[in-house]
Amino acid sequence: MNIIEINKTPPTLDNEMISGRLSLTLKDLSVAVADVDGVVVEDDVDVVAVELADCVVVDVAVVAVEDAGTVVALVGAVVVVLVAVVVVGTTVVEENNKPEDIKRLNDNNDLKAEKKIKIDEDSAPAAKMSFSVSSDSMQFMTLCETLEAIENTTKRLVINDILTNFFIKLINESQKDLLPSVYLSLNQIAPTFEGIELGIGETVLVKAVSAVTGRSISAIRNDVKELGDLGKVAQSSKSSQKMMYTPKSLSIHTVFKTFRDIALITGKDSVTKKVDKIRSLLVACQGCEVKYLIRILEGKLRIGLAERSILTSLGTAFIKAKNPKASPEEIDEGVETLKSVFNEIPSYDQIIPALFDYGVNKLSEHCHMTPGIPLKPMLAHPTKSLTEVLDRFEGKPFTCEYKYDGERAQVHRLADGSIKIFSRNSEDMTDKYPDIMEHIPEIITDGAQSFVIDAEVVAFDRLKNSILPFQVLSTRKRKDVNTANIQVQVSLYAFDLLFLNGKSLLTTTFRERRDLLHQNFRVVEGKFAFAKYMDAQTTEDIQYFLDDSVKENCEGLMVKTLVEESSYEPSKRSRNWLKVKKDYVSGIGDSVDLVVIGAYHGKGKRVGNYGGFLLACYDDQNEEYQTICKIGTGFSDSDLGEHTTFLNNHIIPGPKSYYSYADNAKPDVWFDAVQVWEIKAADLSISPVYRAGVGLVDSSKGISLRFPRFIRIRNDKSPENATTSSQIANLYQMQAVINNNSKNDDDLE
DNA sequence: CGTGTCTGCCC
DNA sequence: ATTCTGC
DNA sequence: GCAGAATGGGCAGACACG
Repeated sequence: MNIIEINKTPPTLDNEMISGRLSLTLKDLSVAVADVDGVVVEDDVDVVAVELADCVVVDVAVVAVEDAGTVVALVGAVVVVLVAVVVVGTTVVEENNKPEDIKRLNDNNDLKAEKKIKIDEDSAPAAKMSFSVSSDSMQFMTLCETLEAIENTTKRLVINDILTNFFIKLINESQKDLLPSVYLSLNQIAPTFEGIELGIGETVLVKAVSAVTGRSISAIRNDVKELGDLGKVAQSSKSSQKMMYTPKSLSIHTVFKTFRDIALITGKDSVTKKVDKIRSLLVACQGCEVKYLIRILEGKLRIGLAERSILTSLGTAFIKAKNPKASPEEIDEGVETLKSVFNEIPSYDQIIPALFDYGVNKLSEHCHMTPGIPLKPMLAHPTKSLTEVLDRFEGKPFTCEYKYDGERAQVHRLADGSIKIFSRNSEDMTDKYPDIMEHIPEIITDGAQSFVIDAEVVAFDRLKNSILPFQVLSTRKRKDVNTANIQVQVSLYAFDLLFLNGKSLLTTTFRERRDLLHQNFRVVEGKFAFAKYMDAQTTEDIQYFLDDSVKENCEGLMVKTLVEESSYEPSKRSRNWLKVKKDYVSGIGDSVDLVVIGAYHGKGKRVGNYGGFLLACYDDQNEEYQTICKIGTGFSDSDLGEHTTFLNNHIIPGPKSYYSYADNAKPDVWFDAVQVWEIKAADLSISPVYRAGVGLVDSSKGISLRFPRFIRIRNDKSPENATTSSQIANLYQMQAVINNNSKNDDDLE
């Protein structure tokens, strides 16, 4: 038996483990396979086959080989180790997998029970590659095993323990891997405000998985429908291949660095280049690494772990690493410190080095709110009624503000006078709003130097002096915006002041912050205003104010305490504000009755059920069903199961002739029009893809719903009695009329 | 160079 | 964005 | 009630493709 042994400078991914690449023709590969066959395979293996697509680009590692002359002969002095393309026997994954195949893969990911597979890591000499792995960076597998352990529980305390132990291990053994590990666990590669993006989505990942496994894109797509997770699909596809040798294990550092490299790739052929990078990682992945690599790239780990848990574990780990006997109180305090610091500076790039240097307890001395770095914005809790609001705020003094329908903006002015503007999710929007930057000198009074204000950017019609809908704002350019040529003008509606002249105001009361805001800024029509507010107490007053807010094109109200628990500290209670949306008051707040005509296979926790549905209204003029929106929220888990069971009895092979839909908005499965659902939505919009009321409001575009959610089944209604296209068109026009009326009101006042 | 698809990010 | 669910 | 994970419409920007 020949044993391929890799020795001497084993290729490492750190210096590009994939050290070269050869284009091999099909013929070359047959030769290679034949030769490999001779080397590795004995009588216990049926076939060695190669999955290939016409000409295959083979990732190669340059190695030295003992006693493998035939292989050496193949390409002369350079020996090709076929990593990804050589698969064994009947495990070659066929195109157009039969369901049984999928089931088999599902039932037994590693295929050890598969009778015909004789080569595995225990029995195949070639798989026992013995090169020493000496790397400074911790193995990616260690991270993946941690993620796997977390995925196997739903208990948050257990999750916290597992992650804490992993972080402690890193702190003790491999400090430089902590930051990359935190990023990988979060599916991030940099702080959001740095604007570095992978530019990788499901489509590209499917391509990469296809390239590595040799399976067709449609086969992979079909498996995703069944397994509900591309990571799982990739893992089961890949585990059915047996590699000629075990590739050098991936390090956390390598994976993270490759991700950053991917993010930097732009321009022509960038997608291909990105796929290549992902492929080289996938080739080196083993076991569950495949699943998590894919999921991290997808941005959905789906293991019950996100930012808050990571912060908890990170804080706990640093405290325990220093003092293993720390009391629960000490740990709690440290975790609170870390969370609060993180909310002021949401940048692990800054916090993790500071944790190493100063520890948790002194962290806030070194990391604190800084103009130029976005802080996490306060969010609001949705409430269903004004009584609910009064219940929550009881006797505390509170205030109501208009909730403007625009884009959240945190406007920073640094000590040097420069301006930065951040989005709700801490993206840097400075380049999108050069006009706001120019307005700053006009809107500040003499006292304001450095500051951070919290505000809403709203599209504004300067001729009519009125607010424009969100859909108008969304058409605004985002890059290379030139002040001289702005199509969508905006006005800023400020509602909070978080920092002023070198001083943080986070812990002061809202009443004080609001006073300071009004003292230091001034209204300039069409450019800057304060969010309209009323310090009301009675339900009646609030009801009137809510009605007014809607008449003036707002979404409803924000309700905030003025004194007690009114500090701006998202860490303590991330949703200490309340919002009351107009849905409960007017407009489309009443719901709409729509027909289910299609569905989409669920992913993640919805696997096995439909995860979303395609809805239509009824056009009684043309006697057809016109698509209006998809729906994916509002149903309980049991609702979903019942919908799936019921609708599976009404599947049709293709759309009815009387279904009107766009080609790029087709469901996975079509249904007969048999059931009507009550759907609630916030607004109606002109849609590029949906067909409801086409020709009634816009000659070529239909109407859709904003924020649709399922309310209940309407068994009392037949599909022909669903909401009609003309009713939808009327609702749209009423919405527009309300807007116009409010403008007139303003003009009259 | 125009159109379609994909992605990320607003809500 | 909205909504549901285990802890 | 938190934290997480399902899912919605629709836009600009970046590429791919013909």
